[in-house]
Amino acid sequence: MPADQDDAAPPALTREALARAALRVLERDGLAGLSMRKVAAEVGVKAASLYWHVRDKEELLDLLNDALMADVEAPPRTGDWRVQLRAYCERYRAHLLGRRDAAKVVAGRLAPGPNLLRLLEDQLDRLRGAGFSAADAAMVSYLLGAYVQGFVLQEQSPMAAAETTGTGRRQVADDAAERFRALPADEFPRLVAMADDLTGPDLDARFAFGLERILDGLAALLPPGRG
Amino acid sequence: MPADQDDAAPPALTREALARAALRVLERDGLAGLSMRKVAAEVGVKAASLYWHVRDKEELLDLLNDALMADVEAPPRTGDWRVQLRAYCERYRAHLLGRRDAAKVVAGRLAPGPNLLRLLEDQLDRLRGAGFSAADAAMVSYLLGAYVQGFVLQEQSPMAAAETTGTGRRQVADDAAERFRALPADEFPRLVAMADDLTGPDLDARFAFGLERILDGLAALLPPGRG
DNA sequence: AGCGTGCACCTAACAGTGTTAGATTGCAAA
DNA sequence: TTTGCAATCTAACACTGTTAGGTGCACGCT
Repeated sequence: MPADQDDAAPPALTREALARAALRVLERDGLAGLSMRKVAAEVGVKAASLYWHVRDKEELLDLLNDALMADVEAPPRTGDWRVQLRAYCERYRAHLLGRRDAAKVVAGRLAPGPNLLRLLEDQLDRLRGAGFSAADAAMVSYLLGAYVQGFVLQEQSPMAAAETTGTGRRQVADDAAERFRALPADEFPRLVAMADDLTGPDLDARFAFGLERILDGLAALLPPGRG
Repeated sequence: MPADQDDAAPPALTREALARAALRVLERDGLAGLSMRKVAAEVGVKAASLYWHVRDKEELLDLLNDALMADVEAPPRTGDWRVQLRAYCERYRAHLLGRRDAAKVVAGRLAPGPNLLRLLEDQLDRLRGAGFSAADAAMVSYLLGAYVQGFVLQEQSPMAAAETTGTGRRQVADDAAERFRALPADEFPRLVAMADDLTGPDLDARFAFGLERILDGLAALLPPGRG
């Protein structure tokens, strides 16, 4: 009995396998190119069969959403709350930026899968440990989530568009600055004057700026001495 | 010669008219139901004709994006920077919430149209007037934009979904709390313990909390006495 | 052994999508 | 009147999500 090696074991087409397949298609063809037929082909099956495992494409996207969160690793539990929270946000951003169209998939899809729940649990635990009240900790989590997702959503789309046209990200910023400068100066004096400020600092710095402001605001919540 | 009153003047099908038509379709059928053919029908034309005025559906969505920003009114120029900035964000959020699927349309679509530029100009002017440096003012604008868009994106989608199924928003929150409480308490102790904190406060309060934290953080940027 | 039950897949089709090519209209200038 | 261009049309292509109904196959029961 020769051990079959090509299709060693028909891998049992679970919802998880389906999610992983969707993830591969997403990475290859982007969100716009992610179709039921392609995901089906990725698992070696015809499109209609997916509807046995999944009610909708929407439900598949929920699965994909959780698969996207599978391998975010929480930052080390060292340092004060501020360095931990900062690391959390930076990792989350880096993770989203690393997967194609991740921000668009995550955007407005709340249905938290197990992976996201695991992350949330850990984050809330640290916030409570840092001295935030239960009510505050919950709100802080939402605040940070909204900021990071909102920010990445804005930075990821144009970058993807620019990369398909071969334009570098330095070029994109320069073009944007040029566009601001070209505006009618009597109607938009500040925009033309601040063209460089609006487009100059790279996205990492922009993200860090907002994050530090938020962290400053959070520090004011804690009894003095804890922050 | 009786003055025609039904189609008084064939309104010349400009890109602006097209954007307004798209806006009507969006309000009626949502973003998923917004197709080239429907927008074409809305202006009394066949689908292919749209491509004379617009390269892509993407470009139409850019137009729609700006049309969405047409009638946001800037808050009164009274009070200190903090009340003005708060009013700005609250109005922006209310405006997005008021138009169906607005957050999804705006999400990740940076291409700023004239209406958004006008808003930006005004906002930057106020920030500069409040004492923020040019560099800081630009960053602050991005920060607030990311937060508001990120937040509305998360609150609008499920609300829309809930309203199509007839569920009230109170019901949605209760269901969410129930789902948190039902989690395995050994794996997610904080989530089950904080179920009420996570789902309880209404979205207005949640939004206001994050906004106040951000404003607190911004105040630290100004020389003492200005904030 | 035979039988049924139901899981997991299939084919075929439907209505609708964005988009393009090429033909057609109507009006304005030469 | 003819030329030309702006704006629309028809027809089609390839593709989308989704459903209905059929097919094989492995299992438990008698």
